Amino acid sequence: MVRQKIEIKKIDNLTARQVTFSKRRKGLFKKARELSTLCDAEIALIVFSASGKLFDYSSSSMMQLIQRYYNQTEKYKLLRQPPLQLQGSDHSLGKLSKHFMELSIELKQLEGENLQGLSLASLMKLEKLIEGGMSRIRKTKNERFDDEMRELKRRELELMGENKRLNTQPIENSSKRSAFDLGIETISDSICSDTFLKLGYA
Amino acid sequence: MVRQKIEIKKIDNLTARQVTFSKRRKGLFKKARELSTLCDAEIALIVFSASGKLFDYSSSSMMQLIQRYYNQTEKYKLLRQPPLQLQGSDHSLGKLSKHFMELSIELKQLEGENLQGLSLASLMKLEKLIEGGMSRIRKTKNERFDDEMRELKRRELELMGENKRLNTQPIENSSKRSAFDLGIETISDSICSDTFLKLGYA
DNA sequence: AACTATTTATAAGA
DNA sequence: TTCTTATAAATAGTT
Repeated sequence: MVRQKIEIKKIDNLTARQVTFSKRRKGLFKKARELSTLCDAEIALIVFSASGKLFDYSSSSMMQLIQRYYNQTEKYKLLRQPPLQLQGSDHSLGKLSKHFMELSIELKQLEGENLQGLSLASLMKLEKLIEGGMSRIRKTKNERFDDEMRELKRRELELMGENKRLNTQPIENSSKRSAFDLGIETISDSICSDTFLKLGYA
Repeated sequence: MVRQKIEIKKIDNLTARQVTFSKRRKGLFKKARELSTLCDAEIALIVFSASGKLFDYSSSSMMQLIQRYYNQTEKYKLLRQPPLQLQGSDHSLGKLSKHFMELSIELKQLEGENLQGLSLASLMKLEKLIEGGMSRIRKTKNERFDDEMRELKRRELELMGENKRLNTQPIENSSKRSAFDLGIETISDSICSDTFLKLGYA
C-alpha cells in the first residue's frame, strides 16, 4: 500500500510475508485497542501466524467475551431449531423419521465445533434432545426384540410339538433324531446365543 | 488522526462515538481480512458495540479457531484442571470433537431412513453410540455447572464480606441497606434462581 | 452518506 | 530486526 500498491493475495516470498505479518499485525492490534477505547466496544482478537504462533488481545476477559459470543450465536441457532415435543406415545413411522432428521440436523451443527464452547443452557437442551432420541431408539429396539422373541417362541412350540409327535412314533432309522436327543432344552436359547454372537455382544 | 489529531480516550459525544465506531470497525475488519489473506494467518475477531450488537469475522471456522486458542492457552488448561475428578476418562477437546464428528456421521447416514427399518443389531449399535455421546454431553454440562457454581460462591463471599463491613459502620442515611436487611440469606441462592429463570428452567 | 485535509499505516529499500 | 521514507489508506471534522 505504499512505495507501490500491493494486491491483496498471499505474499509469495517467505521473508517478505513474515515482515509484512509482523508489521500489519502490530497495526491491527493497535486499531483494535483504539476502537475499544474510543467507542467503548468489547473486542477479542485472536491471530495465529502461518507457523502457528499465537497472538491475542481482548479488551476485557477473553473467556467472558467468548462466552458472550457463544451466548449470542447459540441463541440465534436455537431459535431456528424448535425444541422437540416428546409425546412419548407416538412412534408412528413418519414422526419417528422426522424426529431423527431433526436430531441429525442438530448434531450436524456440532461438526467441527466443540461441546466446551456451549453454554450450560445449550448443553441441557442438547441432553434433553438426545434423551428423546434415545428413548425412541430403545422403544424400537425393544419392539424388535419382542418380535424376535415371539417368533422364536412360536418356532420352539412348533418344533417341540413335532418332536413329541416323532417320539411317539416307532423309530425307523437312527438318523432321525430330535432336539431333545441333543440335550438342547429350548430352541430359542440356542438361536438367541447365536444371534448375540453375530452382534458381537457375547 | 485527520483534520485534527484525536486523543485515544472514550469519545464523549454519543453520535460522534457511534459514527467513529462504524467507520473504524469497518477499517478494523478490512485489516483483519487483509492480514489473513496476505500472510496466511488464521484470525478471529469479535466485536461488541457499546449497545451490545455483535460483529465478528474469522478466517475459517470461529469454533475451530477458538478451540485452537484454548488448546494453546496455559491459563485455560490450569483453570480446567482442578474441579471434579472425572474418573479415568479422557475429556480432552480433541477427543471430544472427534467423537462427536463420528456420532454425527453415523446419524447422518440415517437421514431419510427409518428406525423401523433397522435391524435389532443396528439399533443396539446406535444405542451404544448415542450413549457414548450422551455421557460426554453430561460430563461437559457438569463441568460448566461447576464453573458457574464456583463463580457464584466467589461472588457470594465477596458480597457478604462487603455487607459485613457496611453493617459494622454507622448508618448515615436510610438508603444504605445491605442484603441482610432485605432478608436474603445467601447471595448465590438469589443469583441462582435468577440464572435459572433466564435459562428458562424454572 | 460524501468530502477532504490530515494523520496513520506500511512496502520497499537500506 | 529496525529504520527510513515515499506513498497508499484511514479517518476526524465538516457539509
